[in-house]
Formats: sequence, C-alpha cells, structure tokens
Amino acid sequence: MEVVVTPRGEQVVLDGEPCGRETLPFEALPGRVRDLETEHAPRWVLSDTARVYPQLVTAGVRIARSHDLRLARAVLDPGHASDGAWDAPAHETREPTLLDGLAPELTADDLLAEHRRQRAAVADSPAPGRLRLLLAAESAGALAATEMSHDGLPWDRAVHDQVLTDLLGPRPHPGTRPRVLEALAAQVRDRVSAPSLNPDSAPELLRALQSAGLEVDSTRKHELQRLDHPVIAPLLEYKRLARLLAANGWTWLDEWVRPLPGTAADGRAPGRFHPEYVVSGVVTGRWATSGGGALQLPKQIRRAVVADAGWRFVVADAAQLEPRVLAAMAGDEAMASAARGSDLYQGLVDQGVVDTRAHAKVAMLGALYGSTSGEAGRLMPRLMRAYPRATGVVEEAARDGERGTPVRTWLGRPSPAPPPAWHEAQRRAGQEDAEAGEVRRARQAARDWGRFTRNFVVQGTAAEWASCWLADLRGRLRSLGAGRTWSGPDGRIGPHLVFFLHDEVVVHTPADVADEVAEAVRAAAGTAGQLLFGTFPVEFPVEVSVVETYADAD
DNA sequence: AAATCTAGCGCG
DNA sequence: AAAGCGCGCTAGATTT
Repeated sequence: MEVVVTPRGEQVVLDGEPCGRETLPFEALPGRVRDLETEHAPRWVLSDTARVYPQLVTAGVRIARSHDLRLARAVLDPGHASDGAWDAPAHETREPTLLDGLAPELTADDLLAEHRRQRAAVADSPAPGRLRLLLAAESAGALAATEMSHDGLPWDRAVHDQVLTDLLGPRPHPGTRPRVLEALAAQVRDRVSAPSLNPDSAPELLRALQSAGLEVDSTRKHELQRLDHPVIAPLLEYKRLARLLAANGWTWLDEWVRPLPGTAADGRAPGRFHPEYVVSGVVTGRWATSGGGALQLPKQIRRAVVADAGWRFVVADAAQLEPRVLAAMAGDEAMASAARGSDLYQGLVDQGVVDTRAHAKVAMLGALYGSTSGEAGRLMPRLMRAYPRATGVVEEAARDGERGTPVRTWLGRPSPAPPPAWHEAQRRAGQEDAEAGEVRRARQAARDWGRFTRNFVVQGTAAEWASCWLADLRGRLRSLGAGRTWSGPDGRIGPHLVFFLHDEVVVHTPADVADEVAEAVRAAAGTAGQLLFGTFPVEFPVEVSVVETYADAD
C-alpha cells in the first residue's frame, strides 16, 4: 500500500491505496496521516521528506515507512537530479513550512509519474535489489533525520558555560577576549617581540614568526609543532582555545541551544541542540548538517551533552568501519579473517602483514585515501601482497577515476563526473603540441580524481552500511517504545535517536531500558551487514557504552 | 558596506 | 616530482 503526498497551494493531495485520490486542506494532513498510518501503515511516497515531514512530526505524527522521491532521483538520475522542480531546497534561516519551496507546479500526477519512472529504472538496473535497499535506507534515514532535528540533542547550558569558564575565564564583554586568551596573546606578543600583534590574523602572525627567526611558511599547527621556540607552546594553546571560543563558545550556545521550557528546577539548565541534517548532503552519500556545525562537535564540549534525569545515552560506534566494508565488498577472505576480532589493525599485525598496529593503521588509511609517499607508501606493497582483492578494489576505482570513468558504491550510488574543465585539461594534454606544464597539470588532476573515486567507493559504501544500521535501529526503537510512556520531557516518544555521525549513533533512552537499547544497536549492526553483504563472513563490531554524558563515551 | 575568498581546524 | 578522502564553520583578507 502506498500513498503519495502532494502539497499544492493550500491543499494536500493524497493518492494511492488505500485512500484513493483525496484532496484536503493542509491543516488536515497530520490527522489524516495518523489515521491511515494506524489502520494501514502504508508506504508514504514523499516528494521531499525534509519539506513535508517536519510538519507532521511537529503535529505529533510519525510514520514508519516512506520513499523519498527527491533522494531517489539523485541516485537514479544524478545528472538531472537538480533540475528545476526537483531542486534541493535552498538553505533557509527560518523553519520550513509545508508549502515552502515545494515546487507547487509538481502535481499528484507528476509525482506518480516520477514514482513509476523510478520503479522502472530500478527494475531495469543491473542490481535492482541493491538499489531498492539503498533507496529504502536513505528514505528511512530521512525520516530519522527529521525526527532527530525535531527532538534535538539534550544539552546542558550550565555545563557548557562551566567548561568554557574553566578553560577561558568568565564570559567577556562583547568585543573583548576572555581573560585566559588575552594572557596567552600577551605571552605570544612578548616572545616574538611584536607588541601589537593580533594572533588571530594569519598573515600578521606569519610575519611576526618569521621576523623572530622561525622558519615557517604557514601558521598551521602541524608546522608549528615541529619547531623548538618559547613562543610555540603559548601560541598552540592560544590557537586551541581561540578555536573553541569561535566555534563553540557562548555565542554558539546562545544561538543553537534552545532552553527546554519548564525543566530547570534541579539547578541544571537543560536544553536541546537542533541541527538540521542534510541526508546524503555529501557526494558519497554521507550526511551533512547545516547550522551549528553538528558534525564537528569538539570532544572538549561533549561534556555538555547530558541526558535528562533518569535517562541515559546509548552511544555506539562502528569500529574500523571503512576497512571492514572494503574487505566485504572485495570478498577478501584474508582481510575478513584479519577483521575477525574487534581490532582489525591488530589482526593485520597477527597475520604478519605489518609489524605494529600503528603501521597497520597508516597502511590501511593510505590504501583508502591513496597515499603514495612516506610510511604509507612504503607499506603499500605488503598490503597489496597480503590482500590483493581488497587493494584491487580501491586500485581499480582509482584507475577508473584517472580515466574519468564513473564508479559506483556497493549499492549502486554513482560518483559524479569530473567537471568540464577536467576533461578539457585531459584533452589538451593529449594533443601533440601540448606544453609540458599542461601535461603535468593534467596528470596531477587525473591522479587527484583517482584518489577521489578510490575513496568514494569505500566511504560511500560505509555510508550505505551506516544508513541501513540507522534505519533498522529506528525500527527497533519504535517497537521498543510502542505502547509505553516514560517519565521525563521526552516521555511521549520513549527511546529515540538524537545524533548520527557517519559511523556513530546516540540514542537518548530511559535508563531502565538502556540495556535493551544497547542490544538493539548491536542487532541492527548485524542486520546491516547481512543486508549489504549477505553471508560473507565479515564482522561489524560496534562499541557501545551507556553513559550520562556524551563525553564519557570515549 | 556587502559579498566573496582563504587559511585554518574541528569532526568522521 | 608529487606527496591521504570527505565535510562546515569562523575570522580575517580581499574584492566589488
């Protein structure tokens, strides 16, 4: 049973089984969806989850299954995905409404036709089952993303303020540096004899360092770390704290964490951080976020992520996901067997491929990213000898990329084509009268694109595993919470996802079912592995902890 | 003054 | 000789 939801003007058209074509005022949508969901649990075919679903969730209506036409279109027809009416919504500063940007020219018939086209495209593809899985997982992910944005990540404003105060000193007046930062700046100025230096200005800082006799040509942390000079320690500390202040300081707190109404009685200052997730916002299929830098929450500040009283976080991350995914997609039994334990890198050492765990990690990441120099480059031949199938997969993807040939993830997401300028550069370099510089630059560009496609197949397939994990977990949590109510501000919804970070999930849950949630997280990981790779014997262990603050998960 | 670019750093 | 992937965000620098 499927129902297509088409908001138009001030109305909503529902079309499909079991309701037939039905036009109703959009205020009536949540109630009607709730009724149909309860009675028939249809698959909801949505033009764009990010546009339609927030209205439902805000009205207290959540659905189990969906198909997101916009996300599917981007996978099935990448060249035309951003055409006209199907454009991804431009970023907006206010909350989207049901009617905003929904391309009102798209009628119910348009959506039904698009849906038919997509079904045919899937059926005609070389691997329909894989594509169906990808689209189902992405669509479920989009539901989870909307729900997570709505529910928010529990955030304790008082703890955040305390962390900042401990590290920086009390909150300063606008336009002035916090005490600790000002003291460090003074120390830096003193030690390079530059009394008016603004250490936030990279050019000024670079000139000052050079004048003081330091051999640097950038102000990057890694370059500074190599130097032995009294200014280095205070400067690195300054940069660390200045970064924290700029990215996640008091201004961020005020802008992004909304206080939770009526719950400040126990001396805490509970709130919620509501990032907007952009499903498949990264070319590889990973999620992006917009606003608040949710995917870059520094470890330092995770202490402020505090569960509600009587609730816990179940934090889980998939250990060494990308190498495991590579072993599975390559059908590399040897690498899968190295991955049998919980530490794949130690497995490489135990198989005698490399001598230390650190070398194993450098070599593995080098293979995934295309390192050719240094330690990684030296270790690569051993890796290729030990795991010819796994390394063969990424090498082939790299060769394809260098030729400009698209590659695909395991479930079938295509990589983008290189830009026109890239093709043009390759064409010119191939001509007889090409200049040496042109040829060199074209080769460079080809290798760069090869590293991109090399990583694309692995990062993209890992994102697919993670989508399946998230989607299956969402279903399990819905079952776990069904028919029960819980104490606390999120009591109505029970255990729920609050954060997703590439290979890591956080569930906010009543403490008494935290162990059940932990088990659900593990079980979902098992399901994800089977959905993608069937019976191929590669394990995807997840490290799970039950904590009161996110900072305790590491 | 506003818009756009760049360097740098946080995360995976 | 070059030299490891993908992002978002900020302040300062540069351009309009």
